Amino acid sequence: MAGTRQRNKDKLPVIIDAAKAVFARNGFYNSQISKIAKQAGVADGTIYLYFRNKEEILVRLFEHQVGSYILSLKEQLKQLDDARQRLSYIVDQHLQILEEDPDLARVFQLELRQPIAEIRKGIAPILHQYFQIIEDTVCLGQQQGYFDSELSAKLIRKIIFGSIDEVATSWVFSQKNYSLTSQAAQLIRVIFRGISK
Amino acid sequence: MAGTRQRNKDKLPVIIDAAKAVFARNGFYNSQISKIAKQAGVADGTIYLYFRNKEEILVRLFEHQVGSYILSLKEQLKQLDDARQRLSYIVDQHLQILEEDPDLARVFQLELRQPIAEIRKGIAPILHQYFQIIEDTVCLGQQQGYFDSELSAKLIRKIIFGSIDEVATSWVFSQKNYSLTSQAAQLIRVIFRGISK
Amino acid sequence: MAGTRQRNKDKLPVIIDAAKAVFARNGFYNSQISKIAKQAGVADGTIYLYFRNKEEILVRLFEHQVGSYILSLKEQLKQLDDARQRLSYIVDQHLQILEEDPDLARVFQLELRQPIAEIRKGIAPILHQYFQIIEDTVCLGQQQGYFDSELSAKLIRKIIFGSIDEVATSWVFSQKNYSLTSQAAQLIRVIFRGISK
Amino acid sequence: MAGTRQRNKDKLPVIIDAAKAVFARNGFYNSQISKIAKQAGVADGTIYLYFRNKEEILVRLFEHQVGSYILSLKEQLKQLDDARQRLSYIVDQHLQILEEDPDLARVFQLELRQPIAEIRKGIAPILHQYFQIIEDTVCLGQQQGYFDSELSAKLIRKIIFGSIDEVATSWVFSQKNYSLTSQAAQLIRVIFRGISK
DNA sequence: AATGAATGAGGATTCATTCAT
DNA sequence: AATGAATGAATCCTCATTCAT
Repeated sequence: MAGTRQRNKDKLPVIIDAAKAVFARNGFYNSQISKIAKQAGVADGTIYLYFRNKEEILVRLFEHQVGSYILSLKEQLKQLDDARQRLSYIVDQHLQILEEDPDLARVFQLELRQPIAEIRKGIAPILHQYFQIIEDTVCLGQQQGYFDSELSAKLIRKIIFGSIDEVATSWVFSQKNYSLTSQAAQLIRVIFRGISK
Repeated sequence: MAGTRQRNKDKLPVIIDAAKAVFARNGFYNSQISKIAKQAGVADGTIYLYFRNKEEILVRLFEHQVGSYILSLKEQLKQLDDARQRLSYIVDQHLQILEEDPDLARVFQLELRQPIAEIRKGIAPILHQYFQIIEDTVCLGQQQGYFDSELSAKLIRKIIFGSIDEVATSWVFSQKNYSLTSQAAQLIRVIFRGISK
Repeated sequence: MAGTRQRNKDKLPVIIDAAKAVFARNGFYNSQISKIAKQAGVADGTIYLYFRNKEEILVRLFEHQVGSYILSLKEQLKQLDDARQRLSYIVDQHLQILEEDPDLARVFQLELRQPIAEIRKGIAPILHQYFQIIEDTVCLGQQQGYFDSELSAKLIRKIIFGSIDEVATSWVFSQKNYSLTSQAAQLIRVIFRGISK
Repeated sequence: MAGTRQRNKDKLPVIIDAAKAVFARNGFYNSQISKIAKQAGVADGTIYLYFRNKEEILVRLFEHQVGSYILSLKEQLKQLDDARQRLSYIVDQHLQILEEDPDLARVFQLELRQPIAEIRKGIAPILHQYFQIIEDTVCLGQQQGYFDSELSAKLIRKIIFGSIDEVATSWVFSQKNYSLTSQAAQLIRVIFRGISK
């Protein structure tokens, strides 16, 4: 009804979704702009109406997905008073999101690790927001007397994020013949024991 | 004595060292073969007498460093009976090696994460040897009654490696105005608590 | 009127003509893509919008010239009933085309003889069409009772084509201080005598 | 008895034979010096004690084979008084030599056609000796009253050589499921008819 | 004479990006 | 806004050749 062409603002998410699929399938370096454009059903040049360059697609894909996730995460965490519940929720959701979207998992765990300054810098702000949420939760837990106050919240964040990240990466490399979220319970147990008073 | 041409044999380590420095300074993609050759004091073509292609340099650099490290690590671990001491030693050494060689740290924590199949596959065997050492140590600790036997050794390995790795990566990204090894004690403490009975 | 960028469509013949001139002047191996592009007034990369690789330029140059020649040749031959007239026309035209376009002659007689599989295979279909025309004409002449039916048409074709080809190649190597077509009459006389009843 | 190494002067023919085999198997451009050296059982550098460069190998291979053939050919021709017998012998032998040595045939009919000035110029003197033999024979035939004196001996030579050459090349390209020499009789018949009075 | 490790020039090709339409 | 033909920079790798041994 709306005509054969998409209306214009609709193209941004279309391109981002296309990029996610193409990056997941071919890797960043082997994902030519022309492939992404074809997958999105637009012309090569159209990509550049929405993105400055190829790196920005990866960065904005990250922002798009993680940015909105962080908003909803913050909302959810507000509902929970206990820092232990909050942390548990964070770990659970992190793994669940990746498990639900294998393309996203592949892009986040592998392709986003490009040692390209522009990409590293681009995702840093959002990533640090996420880090901050974890650190804040840890601090809350320390204030609530659940977590050991002698431990640096920043170090704990690294441990938590590093653990989740490695579990997720292993899963991406595996044949995915096991559930990622099934690892959440044990992972949380170890973390809690590790940082509790 | 010194002819215009270097004598053969000892070019391999020279090239590997040169590659480490150049990769650390410029990143893998911006490290042209000609740059590495110049740094090593050899001709471009000479590189290809020792390596099939650019990717192999990175892989062999990893093998070279980690391979020999694993050998000495195994020797050292034999000296220690207590799995807790062993694990402690592993974490300590891991961080120490990276701290002592910032170029190596940069290459390992950033450049080696290339989502290039050839590189991923190339480093996998050595990396898995290292993983195995950690898992074996964990299992030993479980047998010795120190670590919780209900936890999967593989999961624990992921937590341990993931934590170390994230701590190291953060350090590389930082201005390195703090000591990496100084984090070892707290890190080990958290891990031990997390996995103890 | 003329923008800075050429409009599309008519670049193919421009590139083919440029390639013919550059190949004739420098030989295939010494004709870098950049030379051809410069001669054609396009960018290096533009060549690859029209050709898969350098070899294909040579093949398509052959197809382009010979393909259309074969079409017109077939038309002309239809006008002639007598196989002797036809054969005479074939020889005449063959030499005339080369003489009229020395660049083409050089490319056909020398550069196209590259012992490169891709080139050999690429020109084979067209070349065999030409061979077929000669053989058909010979057969017709045998049916018309002009040519000796005991001789293999295929062998006669080899003799005819081989003779023309050698005459042409000699001319290309020479200073071209004699007319190529001037040899046609004697050549045809020898051939006719050779294959007549 | 003579030791494991060949005595020195023996290496020239060994290298030439190796080159012939390697060129025939891989083509000139894909026949790296190292391949030829390996096939000959010598070091790469040794090749350059006998040949100035790669092109010269091809040229000297030609000289080696054709030079000695021309000597023996001249001897044989002296035995024959009749120009027709002589010409017949030339054609026969030409085809026979190629049929007996498929590697040689491949190198002569394909690889030697390199449009490389150094090669073209290198083989020219020997090739022209051969051409001269044919032309001399034709002239003799004209003097003996067998061949039409109104035809240019040079043109006849081109027809004769071109025909043989095309027959030979076709055979090399074919699966060689037919005898090359079996074509000699018909070929000679056509030629004789073509140039007779 | 023989070796073979070392040299280094050279170029086809890709693909992110532009811009006339 | 959308197109997609055109651009052209940028580099890995090969391999003929050299020369210290």
